[in-house]
Amino acid sequence: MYDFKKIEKKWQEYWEENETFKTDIWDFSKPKFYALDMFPYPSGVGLHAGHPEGYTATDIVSRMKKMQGYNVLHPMGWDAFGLPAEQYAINTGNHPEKFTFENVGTFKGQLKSLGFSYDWSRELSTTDPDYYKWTQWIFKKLYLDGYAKYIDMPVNWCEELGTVLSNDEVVDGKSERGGYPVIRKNMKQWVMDIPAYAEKLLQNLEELDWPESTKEIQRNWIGKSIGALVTFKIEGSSLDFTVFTTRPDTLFGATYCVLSPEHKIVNEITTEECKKAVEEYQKLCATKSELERTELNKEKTGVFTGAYAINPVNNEQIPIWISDYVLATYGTGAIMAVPAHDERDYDFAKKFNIPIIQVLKDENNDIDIRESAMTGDGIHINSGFLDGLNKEDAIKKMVDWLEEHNIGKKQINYRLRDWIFARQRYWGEPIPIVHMEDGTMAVLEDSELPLILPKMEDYKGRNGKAPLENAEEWKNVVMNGQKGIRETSTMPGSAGSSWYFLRYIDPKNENAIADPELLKHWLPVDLYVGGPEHAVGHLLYSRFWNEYLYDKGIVPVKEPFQKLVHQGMILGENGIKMGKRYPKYVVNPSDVVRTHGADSLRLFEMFMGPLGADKPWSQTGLDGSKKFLDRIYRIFEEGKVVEENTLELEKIYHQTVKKVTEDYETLNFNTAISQMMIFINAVYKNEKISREYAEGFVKLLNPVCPHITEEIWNVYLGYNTTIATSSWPTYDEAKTIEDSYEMIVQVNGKVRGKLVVETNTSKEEMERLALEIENVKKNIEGKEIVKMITVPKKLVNIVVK
RNA sequence: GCCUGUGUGGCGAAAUUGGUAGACGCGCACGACUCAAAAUCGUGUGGUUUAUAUCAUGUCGGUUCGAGUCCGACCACAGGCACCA
Repeated sequence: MYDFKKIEKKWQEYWEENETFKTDIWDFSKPKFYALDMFPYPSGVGLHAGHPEGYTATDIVSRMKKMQGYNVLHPMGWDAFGLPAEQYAINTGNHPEKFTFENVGTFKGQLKSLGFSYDWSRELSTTDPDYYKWTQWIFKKLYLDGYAKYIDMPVNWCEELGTVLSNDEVVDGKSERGGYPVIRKNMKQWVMDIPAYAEKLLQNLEELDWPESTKEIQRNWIGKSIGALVTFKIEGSSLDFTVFTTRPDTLFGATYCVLSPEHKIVNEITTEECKKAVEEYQKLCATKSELERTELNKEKTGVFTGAYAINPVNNEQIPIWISDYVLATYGTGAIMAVPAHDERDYDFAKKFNIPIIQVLKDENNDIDIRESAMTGDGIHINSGFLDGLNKEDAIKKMVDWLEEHNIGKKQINYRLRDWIFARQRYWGEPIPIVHMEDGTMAVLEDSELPLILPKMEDYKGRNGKAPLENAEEWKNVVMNGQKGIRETSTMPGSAGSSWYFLRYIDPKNENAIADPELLKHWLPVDLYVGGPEHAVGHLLYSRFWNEYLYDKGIVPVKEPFQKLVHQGMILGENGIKMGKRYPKYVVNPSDVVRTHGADSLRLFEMFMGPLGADKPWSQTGLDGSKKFLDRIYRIFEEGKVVEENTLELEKIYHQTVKKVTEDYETLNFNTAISQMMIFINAVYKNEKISREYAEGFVKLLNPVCPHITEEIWNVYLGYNTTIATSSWPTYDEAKTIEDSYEMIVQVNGKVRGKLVVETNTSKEEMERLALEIENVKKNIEGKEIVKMITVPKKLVNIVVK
């Protein structure tokens, strides 16, 4: 009987004792393969059903590659700093450190019970000072190069969490974790100048073997737009302001300008009569949260400043308004409004009765400018020197004209914002900066790293102050005879995860991130598997850091993750995302390991459907996977394996080796497994199997179900070394080809007959045989044969009239 | 609103460059074994129809000898962005 409990325990102990999966990192004699999982943050609830899915996928490839003779690096670690852990600790009255330590233990135990071939000697945690020493070291380099900046800026402030949040941590105006309200607020902040890398991050996407959808999300997030800056003078004043526009060609149609309410110049230009209204409007906008702003986005609001700008192309005076539909943080915080050719400007102009001047003619006459704006291409009218030109040519000509007259110039803008790099929280890497008494900042020496996070019993901040403010002894320092105070905010959760893939290569190195020679050999990551939810957070930040380290000559590759694959979500049996809403549909992997075994769980999760798709759980489907393993075990238990070679299963065996090998390579695990099922069905029909084929099959199954296959390899096939280091089975292409096939005969594309013929049957012979079939004769009777289409090894189609 | 992606039996899903739609599994039905049940091993299983035939891959149209696959329009669902000038 297949006793999975006993078998799984036995082989997990064996792998651990024999260090079966320990990577000899300096062995460069074999080709390398670096398979990486997105490391989990060890929450209090343990693994969920989705974790084993992605982890099994990389494990299958890793195990196959190892058997194919690759030197495989397949590590695991813990993304253990950050808000979720700290918040959970607060909610449960725990200390984050203790909590994290316990959870790592739980996670590790669970992962081991699933039989993943990780090299546990390379385990790392972002909370380990030996690790975050290097996170701080990278920060320091970025600081010295001007990419880490301390600036005054509007931020997403979450009162409940008592910290600022980055844009990707805010969803619909609420915090991603906990769903607490988030407001805008001006604060001194640490930020990373990721926009400086916008162009490189955008360009390099092209070369990556990533899902198109994820690349598209990153492209949109970076949000490149090409346009122009145009400077407007203010009537009766020496002041001016600059706008950014992607449509400089429509300048003749600009009938007003809009400044964001926060724009510096607003107070200077506002006339006495308008002052009161403007100030009230500014106040209103300042107190609006992000959520309120988006909710109000249907109806345009705004007030007139009383001032007029001069349109540089025709010297027309146009009114200057302020409105929150113009964002202070994008472009120049000011726009020229062309209501005829922009939806938003159109709505605004309609509401406030501002003139609308059409400057492009719609060639199809589909659009009536009295009804809606025309945003497409057309031929310029009412546009002076641009008349008769289309959009593209007019833009070019206008930019030339602006540059010639020193009024404007070509400009590229990115939507990508600074990466807010500090949290007013306890559970994170301390920022290695000291604010000196004289107002300057000092960064710690390398020898002073790591700057250890002080142990604090009371790690909750008070009155919106960072918790480390209360660590008096820790924060007050003397440097070079001068008093200073340490930076008390900590790094965000995404800091440690932005470079962990580098550290796995050399996790205990005390002198560098990792040995340069090792980095050169092992990078890039060959296969990276993780959830699609990290598309613009982790996956963009780590590309940025890697690109920066590449520029500094520390990392040898521009892009860290050559091939990226997302696993889908495992839904509840009800087809809905597993979670608190429907607790009875939540599947706990540890329960499944107990009732069905790790091999059954791994097999089932890989068989459910394509890796990337969301798939509902099925209890009976899981039972079915277990039955398949029972069925395999019985072949050996019941002595169906014969020593002598037989040809009976030759074809199907070679087909199976081919299909499974190719499908593992392309991550189509579901079809690989179905092919193995077909093979096992054939074995049952044949009632026996030769040792050669049995061994080959067990090897094919091993990456998916490592425990049962080790057991069979050892007990029934008599080997006393692990199957994990055996060599991958090969196939003979010639032996996969069937010697006969079912030829299809169609009349006018409809199937009218089937006939089994030899594979090498000639075209002529196929046609002759086709015409002899009774049902075919019946269907072409009395009709003229126009032509015959014959596809060798497939079909004959007779076209009749 | 814009950008991606997905729509195939009762269910999860297969299907090389366009070439037998539904592999494999679940479920269901029947048979063998059993006193019986479970387990196991077989057989069958898209709809209508007695076979023949015919209809069927979200909807409508097109290209083709032939369309799940290619083209056009639309619908539904999921994800992303959302006043980004």
